[in-house]
Amino acid sequence: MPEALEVELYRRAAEQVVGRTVARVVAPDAWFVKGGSSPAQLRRALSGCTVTAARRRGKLLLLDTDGPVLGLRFGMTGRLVVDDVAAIDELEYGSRRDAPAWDRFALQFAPVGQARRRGGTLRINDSRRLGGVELSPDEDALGPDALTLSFAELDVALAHSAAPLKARLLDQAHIAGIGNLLGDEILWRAGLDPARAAGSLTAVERRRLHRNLQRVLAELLCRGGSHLGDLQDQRHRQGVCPRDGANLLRRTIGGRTTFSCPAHQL
DNA sequence: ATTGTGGCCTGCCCGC
DNA sequence: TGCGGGCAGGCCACAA
Repeated sequence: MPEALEVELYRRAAEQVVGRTVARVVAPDAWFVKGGSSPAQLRRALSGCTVTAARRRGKLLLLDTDGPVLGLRFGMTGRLVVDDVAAIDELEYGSRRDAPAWDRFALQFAPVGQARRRGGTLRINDSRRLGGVELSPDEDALGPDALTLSFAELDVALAHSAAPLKARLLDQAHIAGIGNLLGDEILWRAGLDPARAAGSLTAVERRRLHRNLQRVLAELLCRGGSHLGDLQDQRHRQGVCPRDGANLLRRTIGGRTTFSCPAHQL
């Protein structure tokens, strides 16, 4: 499912539309338009606007224009398709099909230049409709981005919290971008029990967490997805720890299915 | 404010 | 072969 890494790949794909002008906004699904706007309002606000940048904060993709900012969320099964090329071919838990009925939102761009070549499109194909688009989303409702999280920022995010460590890592208001799979991988590598109170970590443990968090994000971005971690293959009921062979623990923490190793995650 | 819970959405997979 | 139930989790509303 799209976590910060997938959305970063989406952002890179979206950079291809920087400089293009919106000719038509296709928003067939009112449910998919968030923030109290209607599809008609979205169309009016964006038609004729030129895209000036593609940014990302956590799992939120932001298209800057010479008009309003457009925010795109992908939920669990949303894929970004630019000029009919999917930015990621395979999504964990998502279908590999690109059914036209699942196109929930699209920008069609105006043709450029005298060659009259097609202006191209940017669209979200989302079977589950858990994503959405929003005009001028509140970016500051999100914490600092996980991919560039400093140690000081991690410190602030964890300090004085009684919530389970994993729940805090996944809390987008405190750290933006970590989802369930990345959370499990990071804590498994850092050797930290996801159920421990976030504020209970020693300075040494917080350092270790920060180091592993950075490494996991960098490595898995290179590998190409949140589902390509070393723990992933064992995230099932009979799974064993790839490091020491112990039977993995399967629990619900912070409302999410959580796998951890009772032998080395302390 | 913090923390936890339930519901939303729907394709897919398993067991019968 | 078809059917029903459970599962996946990002996000939001709501409760205490």
